[in-house]
Amino acid sequence: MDTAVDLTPKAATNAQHRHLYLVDGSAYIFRAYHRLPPLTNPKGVPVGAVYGYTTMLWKLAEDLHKADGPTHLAVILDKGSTTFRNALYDQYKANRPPPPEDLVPQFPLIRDATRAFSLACIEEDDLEADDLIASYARAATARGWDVTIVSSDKDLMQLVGKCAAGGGCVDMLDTMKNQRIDIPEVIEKFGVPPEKVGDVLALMGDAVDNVPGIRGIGPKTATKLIQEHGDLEAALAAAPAMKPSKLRDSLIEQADMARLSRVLVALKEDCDLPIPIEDFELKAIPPDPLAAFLSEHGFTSLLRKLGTAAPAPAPAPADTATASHASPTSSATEGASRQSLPAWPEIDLGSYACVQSMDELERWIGRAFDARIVAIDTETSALDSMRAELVGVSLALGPNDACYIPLGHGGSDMFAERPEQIDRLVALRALKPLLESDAVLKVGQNVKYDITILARAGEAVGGLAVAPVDDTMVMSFCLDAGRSETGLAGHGMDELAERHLGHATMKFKDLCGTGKKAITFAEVPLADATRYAAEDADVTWRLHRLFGPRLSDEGGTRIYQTVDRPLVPVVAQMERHGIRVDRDRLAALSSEFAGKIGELEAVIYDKCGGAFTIGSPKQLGEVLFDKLGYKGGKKGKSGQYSTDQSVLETLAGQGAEVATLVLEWRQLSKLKSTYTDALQAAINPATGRVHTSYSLVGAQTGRLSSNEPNLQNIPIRTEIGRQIRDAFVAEPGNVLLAADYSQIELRLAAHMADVPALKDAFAAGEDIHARTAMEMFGAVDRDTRGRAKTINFAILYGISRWGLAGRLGTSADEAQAMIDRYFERFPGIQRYIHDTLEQVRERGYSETLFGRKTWFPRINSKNQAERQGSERAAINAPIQGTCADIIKRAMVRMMPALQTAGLGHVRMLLQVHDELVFELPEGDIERARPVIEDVMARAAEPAIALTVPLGVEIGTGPSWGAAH
DNA sequence: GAGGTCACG
DNA sequence: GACGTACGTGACCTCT
Repeated sequence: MDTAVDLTPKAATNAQHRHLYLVDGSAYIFRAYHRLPPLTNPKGVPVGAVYGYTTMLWKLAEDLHKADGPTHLAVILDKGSTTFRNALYDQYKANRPPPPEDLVPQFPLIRDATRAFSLACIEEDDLEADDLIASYARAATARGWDVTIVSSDKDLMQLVGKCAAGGGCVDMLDTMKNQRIDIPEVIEKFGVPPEKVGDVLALMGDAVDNVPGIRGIGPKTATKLIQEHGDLEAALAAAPAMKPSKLRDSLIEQADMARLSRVLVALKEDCDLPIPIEDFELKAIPPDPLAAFLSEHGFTSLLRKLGTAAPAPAPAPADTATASHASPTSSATEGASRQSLPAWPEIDLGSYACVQSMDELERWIGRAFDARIVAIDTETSALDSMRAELVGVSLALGPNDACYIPLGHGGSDMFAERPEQIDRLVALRALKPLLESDAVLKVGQNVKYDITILARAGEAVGGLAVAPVDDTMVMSFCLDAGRSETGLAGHGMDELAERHLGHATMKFKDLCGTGKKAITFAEVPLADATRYAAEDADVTWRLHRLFGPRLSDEGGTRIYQTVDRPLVPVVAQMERHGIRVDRDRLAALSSEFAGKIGELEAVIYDKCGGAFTIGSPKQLGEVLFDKLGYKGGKKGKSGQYSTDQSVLETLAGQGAEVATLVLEWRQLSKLKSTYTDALQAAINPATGRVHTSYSLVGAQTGRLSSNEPNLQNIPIRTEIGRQIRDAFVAEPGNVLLAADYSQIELRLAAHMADVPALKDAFAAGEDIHARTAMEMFGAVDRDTRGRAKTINFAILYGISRWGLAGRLGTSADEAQAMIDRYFERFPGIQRYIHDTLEQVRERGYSETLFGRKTWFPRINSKNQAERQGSERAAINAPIQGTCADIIKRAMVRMMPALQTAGLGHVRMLLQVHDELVFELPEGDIERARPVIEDVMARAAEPAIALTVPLGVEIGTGPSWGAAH
């Protein structure tokens, strides 16, 4: 795309003059929010303040042409809510009300806007934007650069007019009033020059930041005192000599408060600078990301200014991309699979560099800073991110522009010859600023893995928190969940490369082999390792370039940017925390179960007239139905008898004792092999805890899934199984806290289908199944309530008369009558089912309240079973998926909310679909409980105003079992 | 690797 | 009249 507006810097050609603009982004949006109308973007997300911010950046970029315009520019944001100032004064900023609801979702968009302009964005923990601005201003003026602070914050006025020996000076620019602020303007406002502003502020205090100052002294008196006495200490010293008055007493009594305030308002000018100022150089602003951003948020006037009428700069030459989505029946999969390819060179495995010297590494790092987007991939010795060792890192900056940095090849054998490579810690120290820079986007395929590997490897260099990140796997999921006909994976690198790039990647197996002969990646020769690893980064880079525009074209940006993307580091942290399990307790259960299993086996063999493999359904079926001659044996299409729980229960009901024994044997075998044995083996030797791995793309509906081990299916429904939950314990002095959404899927169904009777019942806090029983049967007892519960679930899962009949033990006709009655009493449900299916048949996908799509390529299949299966899944997906969105939103907000409450040490450990499990000191339960409840109950807000309350139930105890 | 079974929400 | 009998998962076992 060509630019019509020239945003190319001209001042940069003047090599002598440097002028750094530091934009106080956080302060700006608060002002913009109050000053601008409440605009929303096409997805309904409020963007008024973002619009103001975007126009401001635009104006600044246009000022490039002016004599005192910027040659360098960076945006500085406030990051955390507590800073070193809270350590000085715990009440600091304590009065500040929470930001308005419709401003909250705009904060992350500020970063997106900044990135859309390809500008640097800085934020640091423990430091306020003001301190970073002060430090950068000092560093720049010391080199003779001029500095303009884009803000109107009065604290920053302390810096105005500061000039260094090198010749650079500081001024401010208030873009809203379009006013330059220099020394005269400061004197006009405060009556004192900039260097005395801190003294005035210390006396008058600040209600918003909760800087105490001295009670009864406002701006007028503060200014007068400083004008008369020169500075704060002089004014305090002069107090005893003043004529007796309230003012005199206050000055004497509250002198310490004033001194504390003086420290609080002082700016910290010696912060470490996360990115060197040279890196803020303004280059030509690439129009494509900017156009995509403007288009996504409906900023059409700016988009026109940019000089394009096209909706978005997708790599989509007219013939394919948009047309293929229209017809889900015939080509839903092809629609996702065959975008026309950008004019990139084919993947060339020979083009990649192997980085073996620091010089070369520094060059790649420098180029990555310039590029602002880098694809990364880590190679390791194993698949488990909590056990694997880092073996190498690959980077990609463009097509065929990729390298591999070997860091652990040659393995641990000290006698083996190790290939030449940079020392791991030296390399990590060099990579750290890049990987942590807010100005550089790191792109990974399943980047959660790389975050964890690098965080663990980076412990030796003072921590390594990779951010910000994009994840091509998660992006693919937000675009194409359910779209691949073949199956569950669907979003793996090899498949994505094949589908979107038409490229078959090198296979790990070919490098390392399988089975006993397999070697680890550390043993792969560098030449092969380079080809493999750099290819992965190259592919990731290319996929990212395809998926970004597709997300905005296809309406996936909202769910990706506001839910799944910010969730990635949150889940990575949960996995790293892990959870403690009591090994001795599990071992005791294992041997107890083993004993009972042995006894049961003996009795079963005795009753069956001989030994056989009880665990073999085939053998068991033959014994029960052929040898012992029990009735009711049904063979499936595999020609095998079914022996599942319902069959065995039926037999048991007919007096077959052996069926009861087999059921008991099955339960114990399951518990032992899947839980009590497996969980002991899953304890990580380094941490002593169990670390599951969550898949962010595992379930088509948007749910997480948990594996290795699966901690989302720990027993709870039976007493004997529950004992396993008791083995999940808190560290000494701590407790586990479990917070559950109660009946969330039914609540969401009531909202989404708009069912007044159900909504009223939830609003009144009634027992929902009892209410259903009353509506359906006119009476509530144990039997009708149970049946009502079954029917409620049947509705959520997409009902059929036969399925319901099977569950209720009635005839299909009776089941149908109940379904009819349900629809009659709750009329919204039938409409919801009808409308949902119609929409899915037409568009090919369902959608959650938050815009997450799930595709159903078989919804119009001629095969009835296939089609009906898709229909049931399509009815359920919006409900299950909205539930997933809500708990994910809660997870994203949870730690910031806890931190704000001074509970940053609370650890979020597990997610089980509608439940979150935390570990925290016993003494913090009562403070943490309301924060957790509030975040969860309000997780849909402000994007969606639910018409039912979200109920949250919280329990605590020494173990997970006890917390329920 | 497939099929059966069963643990969870 | 057959299809197969509730949505979404993952792990373990047996057998081919």
